[in-house]
Amino acid sequence: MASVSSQPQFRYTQPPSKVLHLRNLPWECTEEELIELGKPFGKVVNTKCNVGANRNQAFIEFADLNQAIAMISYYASSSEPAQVRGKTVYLQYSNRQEIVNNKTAADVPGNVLLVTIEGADARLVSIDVLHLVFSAFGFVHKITTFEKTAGFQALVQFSDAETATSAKDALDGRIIPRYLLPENVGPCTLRITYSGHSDLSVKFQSHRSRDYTNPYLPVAQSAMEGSGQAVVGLDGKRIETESNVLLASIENMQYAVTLDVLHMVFSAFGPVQKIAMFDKNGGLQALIQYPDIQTAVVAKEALEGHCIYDGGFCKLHISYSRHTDLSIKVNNDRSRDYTIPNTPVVTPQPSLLGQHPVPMMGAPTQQYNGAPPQYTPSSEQTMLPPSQAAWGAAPQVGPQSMPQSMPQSMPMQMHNNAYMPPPGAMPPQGAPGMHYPSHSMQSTPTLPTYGSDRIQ
DNA sequence: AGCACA
Repeated sequence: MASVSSQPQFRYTQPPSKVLHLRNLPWECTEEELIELGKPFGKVVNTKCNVGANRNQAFIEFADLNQAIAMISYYASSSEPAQVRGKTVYLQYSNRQEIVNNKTAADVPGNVLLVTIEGADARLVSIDVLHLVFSAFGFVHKITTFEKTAGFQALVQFSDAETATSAKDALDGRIIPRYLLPENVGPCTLRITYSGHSDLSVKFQSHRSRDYTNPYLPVAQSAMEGSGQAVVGLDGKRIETESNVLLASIENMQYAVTLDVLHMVFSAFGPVQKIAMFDKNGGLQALIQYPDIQTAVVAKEALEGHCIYDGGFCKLHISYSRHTDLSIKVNNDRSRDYTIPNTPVVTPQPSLLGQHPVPMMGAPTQQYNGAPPQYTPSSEQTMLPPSQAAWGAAPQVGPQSMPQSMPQSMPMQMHNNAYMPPPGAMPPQGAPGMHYPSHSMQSTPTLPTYGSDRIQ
């Protein structure tokens, strides 16, 4: 009560303090630069930068009052003003006697980033886009999104602070690349700090939060509301509840679609764990299980509406299944569990092999041997083929690769390019889904003619 | 161009 007096807020002459107040600092002035500036006059014991609304103010605290006085008097009579990076900074005694260093969580490096998405359309940035953007720097464990007074925010969890830091350093202040956003969405800037969290709690997979380490996490009821699986997103677009299991129905099935053909087509996007085929409404349908939702999302986006064979034959319609884990009772020509090692390939299709430069062929258990696991979710390790690790871990890419655009010849024409992986999120070289012959994908949405030799 | 709060 008594301490707050009616003194004017600013005086032309401040009483000396060992804390100095600096303003007009260059953008993102560092602690080191402040120490450099003060060092000639004494021992800088504390600093605080990025202060004020424009974050262009700072404080320097000296060990001794005389050192602060020395600095002020020097620049008071100097012909050269104090400068940081060539920019004149203004000094005065602070009206505080010490720096209270609010080392907020935002300053302490951690494995979880607090991301604020700025922009009129920030809310239209999907969690999948965020996942793609941040996956360029390492395996993203979890993402939660929420609305705060600060706007639309997300917490992005990496495995360690180093990975998080590389993402933060590369992405803070940058805009989300346009090619990742729907056309109608305006520019969105990312503001990134560290979060105090170290492990996010994600109860459900939903449009607001994801746990990429646990594909078997139940899908939120909120994401199921309405009839069937469709919910309406913020942009009014129909959004399906994503699942790691896809339901594919095949239209205009002029040619036999075998289990192996399906396996090949869907393996282009990641390891296929299980496939079950069945007849429904006179047509053929299949359930295809991936270890994780994001792989299924990518596969669905890439394959929906496309034809397995040239000429509009065997057109795929893909939706998300409600299943998360198929129960395959028996391995036969209509159903298979590829996660069980040593499963003999009952009906090998030699004609499919070697015809095209598709490296995913061969016995499922022998694939992916080249890629040492970088990340292996321990709880799933025993259930999954070694491929899981290889697919789950995005190759580490330097931050500099982020702002650059996608390879010019992005082979897939996506309806919604939100799922286009950034360079670092690309599967290891040789994933066939990423290597469609560009000519066949640009004009007509046709898959490479796997096994076309048998057709013609 | 004028003093820090998630």
